[in-house]
Amino acid sequence: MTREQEGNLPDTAAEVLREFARMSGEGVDTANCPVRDVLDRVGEKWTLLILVAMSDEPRRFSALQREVGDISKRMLTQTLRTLERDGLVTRTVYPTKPPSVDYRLTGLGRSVLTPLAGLIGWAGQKHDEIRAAREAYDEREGVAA
Amino acid sequence: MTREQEGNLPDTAAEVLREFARMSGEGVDTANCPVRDVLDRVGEKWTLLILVAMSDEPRRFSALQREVGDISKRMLTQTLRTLERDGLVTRTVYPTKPPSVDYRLTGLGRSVLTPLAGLIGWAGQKHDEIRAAREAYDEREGVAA
DNA sequence: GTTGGTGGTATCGAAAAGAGACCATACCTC
DNA sequence: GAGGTATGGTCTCTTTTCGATACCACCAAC
Repeated sequence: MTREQEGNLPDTAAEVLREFARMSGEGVDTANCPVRDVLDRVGEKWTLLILVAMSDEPRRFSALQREVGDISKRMLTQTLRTLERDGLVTRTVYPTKPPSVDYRLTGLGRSVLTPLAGLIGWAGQKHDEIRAAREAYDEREGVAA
Repeated sequence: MTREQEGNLPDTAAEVLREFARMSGEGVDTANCPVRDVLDRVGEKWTLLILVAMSDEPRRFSALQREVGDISKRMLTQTLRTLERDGLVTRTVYPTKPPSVDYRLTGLGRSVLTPLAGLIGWAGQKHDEIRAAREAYDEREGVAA
């Protein structure tokens, strides 16, 4: 049974997972597991939204804030700094009268869009199923009395 | 320039991103954007680790805790409940003398492993580049005096 | 009888996120 | 020249979340 289920995965995916599980299993902590380190960053709530917002062309600070919608300046600044530090985006300041700043993806930043799109596609395909599961669970476990 | 950079992405990826950006741009808030909703869950720090830990075969509570390593029982319980509610894992209780519980992926849960593996693969490939970027940034911006 | 393992929950302090005020600048309007 | 707008942030305060730990009931082995 389990074997067949595993068989659903593309070979490359299964291999990546095995490799990753092997590394994780060897008592490697977060500091020593670069994959976890990187994934924690990418998974940080706003990162994905910001990367996607910049995906087609450079954006200014305020444009990003408008586009993402419900992010605070504080978190936007913080996330952008992290992305810049990790080499995924570059920040450019133009010394105009009110200084303007734009953020754009680097090659590294662009390269993450492909796996990200895979995840976004999955979410888009499955969200109905997930919402149905949630409703069923809430009914079973009883939100109500 | 920008066109060429976009050209690096596979067509399907670019399409998914455009579609997502379009949705996000239309003043849709989190509640109305199921993709964001789903991605927030999957991105939740421990989710990915737990899913991968279960990827090959069912795991018991304590096995998961050992395998993930530095997760607390509290967070493990919480994350597992969420995954169960979202229909990604099932929880089975065996009424043995000390009751044992196992968690296993559903079909839906297994289906997310493929995009997840894409991201993990990316992280594995790029972490050297990212760490180099961080060091360069810290030197530029000066952690030291 | 005390220790260990099962799968958790309850509690509490620390860390992180969100909301919003504030800032320096300079432009435009009246 | 007072007021409003916009730029890209920072600073502070409050709320939420997280992590560590203690504890529970159960039973088995020692």
